[in-house]
Amino acid sequence: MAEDEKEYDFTSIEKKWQEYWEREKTFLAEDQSEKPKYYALDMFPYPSGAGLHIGHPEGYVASDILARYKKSCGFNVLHPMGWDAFGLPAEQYAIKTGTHPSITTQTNVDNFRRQIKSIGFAIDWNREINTTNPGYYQWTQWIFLKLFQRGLAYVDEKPVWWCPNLKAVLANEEVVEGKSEVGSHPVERRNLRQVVLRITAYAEKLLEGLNDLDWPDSTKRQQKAWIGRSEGAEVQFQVDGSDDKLKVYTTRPDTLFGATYMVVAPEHPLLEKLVVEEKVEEVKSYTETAAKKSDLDRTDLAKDKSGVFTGSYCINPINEEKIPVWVADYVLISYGTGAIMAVPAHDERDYEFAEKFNIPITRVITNPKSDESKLPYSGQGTMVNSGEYNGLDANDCKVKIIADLEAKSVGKGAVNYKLRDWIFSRQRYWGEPIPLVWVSLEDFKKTKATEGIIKDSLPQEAVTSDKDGKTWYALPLPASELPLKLPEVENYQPAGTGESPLATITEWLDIWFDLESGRSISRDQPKPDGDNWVSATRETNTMPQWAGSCWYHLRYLDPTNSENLVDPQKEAYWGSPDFYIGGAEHAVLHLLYARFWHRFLHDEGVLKNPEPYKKLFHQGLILGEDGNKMSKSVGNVVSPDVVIDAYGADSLRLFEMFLGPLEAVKPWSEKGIEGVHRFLRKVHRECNNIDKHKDTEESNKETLKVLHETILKVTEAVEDLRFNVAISQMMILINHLQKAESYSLDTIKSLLQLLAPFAPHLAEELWSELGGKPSIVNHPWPVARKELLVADEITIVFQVNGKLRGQGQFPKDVDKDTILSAAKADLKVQSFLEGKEIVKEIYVPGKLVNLAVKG
RNA sequence: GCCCGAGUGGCGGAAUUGGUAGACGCGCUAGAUUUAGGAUCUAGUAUCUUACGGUGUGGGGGUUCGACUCCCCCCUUGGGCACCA
Repeated sequence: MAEDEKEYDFTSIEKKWQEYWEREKTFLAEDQSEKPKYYALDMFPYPSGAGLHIGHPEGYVASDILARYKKSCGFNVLHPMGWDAFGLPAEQYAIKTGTHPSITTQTNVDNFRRQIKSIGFAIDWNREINTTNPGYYQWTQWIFLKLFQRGLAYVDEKPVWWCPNLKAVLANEEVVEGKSEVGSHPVERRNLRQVVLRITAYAEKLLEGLNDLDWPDSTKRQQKAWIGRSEGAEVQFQVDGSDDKLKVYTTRPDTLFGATYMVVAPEHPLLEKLVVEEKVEEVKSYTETAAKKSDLDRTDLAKDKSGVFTGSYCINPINEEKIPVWVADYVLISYGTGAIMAVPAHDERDYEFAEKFNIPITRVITNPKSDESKLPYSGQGTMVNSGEYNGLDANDCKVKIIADLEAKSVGKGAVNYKLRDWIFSRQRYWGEPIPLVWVSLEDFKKTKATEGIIKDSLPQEAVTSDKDGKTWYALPLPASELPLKLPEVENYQPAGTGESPLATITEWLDIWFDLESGRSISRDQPKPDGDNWVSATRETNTMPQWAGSCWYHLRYLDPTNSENLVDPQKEAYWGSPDFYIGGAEHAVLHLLYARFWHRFLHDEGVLKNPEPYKKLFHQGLILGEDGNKMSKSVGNVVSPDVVIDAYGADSLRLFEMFLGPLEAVKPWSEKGIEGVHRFLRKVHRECNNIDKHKDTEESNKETLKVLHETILKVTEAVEDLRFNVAISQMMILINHLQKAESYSLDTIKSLLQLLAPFAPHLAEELWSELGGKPSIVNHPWPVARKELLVADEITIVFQVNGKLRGQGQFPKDVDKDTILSAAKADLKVQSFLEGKEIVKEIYVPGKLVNLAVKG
């Protein structure tokens, strides 16, 4: 290295500019502005104890590039950051060490913030949010109360993982291979009281809303499949010799004549009445076995059908035929009506079952094109063995049968969804308390008779729950009593009864509650005067981690508002994020739940927009250098801190984008980051090479062309999120400048502007060294002059039969005939034409000629 | 099993609507500079062939003057769903 050459001292450069941006408030977003807005949103992280890993910055860098680019383009940009900080790990750590989760969370947040700041993002830190702050979760609770008021929350027994040894409910991720993660104890499915949100009421809206979203197709498909809409019919079958009717759902009412048996799920309410006396024992043992099977077992045995004949028969409403009713666990109580008509000829599962148990198989549809003998056949075709419907097309038959069933009042067209209601409660400490209290029937009636905020906030239908042989009634807290804060506890262990640790804190749990105002005090205290004070018990469940992340994109718009979730004017200005980036693992849960809440708040008139995230992108996973997923146990984890120490934040940012397409899964490479680091050093060196800089306008035609090609390509690539291509193009430009004897100062300054979103610290430093006024993002983005990209001379390629045989230079306005004769005159081309006949001459203007020859 | 996505040099990857395959980076080879190393620079680098030329984008077929790109079948691989009636 030459003595006089300045070192690229990234450590001090990056520190300097991070301080500058903070001091000058460069990235503060204005709430009302004449400028158009641009809102770039990242899926906010869970601040784990492990700190940031190399995958986090990938998405953040992408959104940051857009944020900085848009700022240069004149937009009022919002790029915020926050913490999704409720969750299991902090609670587990608390159980182990007794450290309050808020302390653990604070430490982790501080570490995450430090790490994120060290990468130099254009974040407005004044808008930082944390889902565990009472000022935040107050509004999470507020939204819950709205849902409650509209009848979209209820309480029901739902199966959860229960570990008898730990006396605790376990989350799915705490169950590993059928054993508890902690201690490897056996676990079982057990029904426990849960608060449930009626997301199914929004199934249709959530499905339809997908059409308007600019999301990856695969994510839309996943949500669509998750909602699982199907159209068909509900048909009633009379139970033979009884007044009972068995209702089934089918998507193929056209195959009704082919129904040769029926199946009810083991949990079906009618089953007990259906079983004839001599079958009782057999059915009982079968349903008991089925109940013990976990979901996993049932899937493992997917191929092996089992079942028992109940001894009862039903009457097929279309042809009065008597068909047997079976019980089998391949029918699920949770879908449709929990009972099916089985058509073995046209359904694979029914076919398998019928084969195994020797049940007749009747074909009712033929396909003229396929093999008659091959069953089951689930396609379309012409009706046979179907009485008056014979000869009809199956699709027409479907419509006609539904109409006929409706006319006879034994069936109707119906729509079904796979989507289930959302279990919204956790038996945990570290989550938002659910702002409900439970009272007796008597006090509930009294509430309904007492004018006040509580009465006005009740749902039409009372939410009840049975406990200790008594029915309890849910009352909401009024908004004025929010936030309902988490109480301090001695011990973070679950209560042991399947309830959360909150159930053990009697001074918090047991309260006097004012039916009129919703105020409460602990039952430790004497009962206040007044008839409206009643004895009540708080809900002990807390909300799932999803709750806080369902609406956080709104809170960034107005993070400290204590009167409103978000000021309507601010919501109107910022609208929904223009860009949302995060991992594909959230394709259904978070992204569906957030859509549900957002749509609900829109229906309530709280929000202007129905959908939360109009444009969504998933960054691909970054693998370890060995091509495996990064994991502590494999030892291939790369820490951003280490990379920043060795190469600087700019190199880290640049390399994460240079690795490959943003959406692709791609391995990390130590050598690769050296490559982009070398590129930055080259830029640094060229900027310091002031002897090469000229104060005049760029006059070198070739340099002008490369520069404007670069401006054009980088701009297009940034808009299309093809950041790897943008970086390649900047490399081409710097390589060109390096070889040039001299170039205009403006040329290299333009390059710095293009580079600024990617490597902001270095760009700011060199920009100011070259006399530019900071910050570089406040200078308008360069505009490509396309007229410079048209060369005076063009190269035309000569092909014979599509193979490259030569080329020639021509003036840009050359005509076809000149090129054709030049091509034919080319010696090499001639050698391939010899003795052959030209059958076709193709000319692609500006590109090539192709001579098709024969013989 | 079903539904998507992806297969291009030694490696990561380029190649808007079908039109010069391998940009850019890594690695490697040789050279320059240097006491040496590092750093930097120059040249080369798909493959077979001494050359002419041939072959090449997972495999096989097809459409076309022309296919990484479009169509059909298959293989590999990543992801999602999983008895949904």
